[in-house]
Amino acid sequence: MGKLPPAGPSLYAERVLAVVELIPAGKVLAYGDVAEYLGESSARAVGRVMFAYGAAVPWHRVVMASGRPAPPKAVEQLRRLALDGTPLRRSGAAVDMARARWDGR
DNA sequence: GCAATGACTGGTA
DNA sequence: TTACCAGCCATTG
Repeated sequence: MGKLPPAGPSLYAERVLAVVELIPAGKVLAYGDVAEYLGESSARAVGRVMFAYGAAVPWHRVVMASGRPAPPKAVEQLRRLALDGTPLRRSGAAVDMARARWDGR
């Protein structure tokens, strides 16, 4: 239906949140990957959206390109990733991007 | 319309 | 391995 855009999050934010919701358990995506998936190329903009509306989506499945979780929620995020069965590195402080990176399929 | 902000990224040391 | 720098872009005041 031709509904108007929501009052809260902007169109850009909604697209980012939509992609994050598509990430299956046990898989993760980097901020830059989310942007690329949308045809955009600004990881910072994605990070800003997560800071503002991340609470509405499985934000714990979005990590930095290095596989390390976001600073403010690193502990909480790492714990949720482990519960999802996400392959972590031996250090246990980061995600094994080589295996956990979602290919979008 | 401008300047500041932020959960980023890649390169260099 | 960690630490710092400059570039990047959407959102906000």
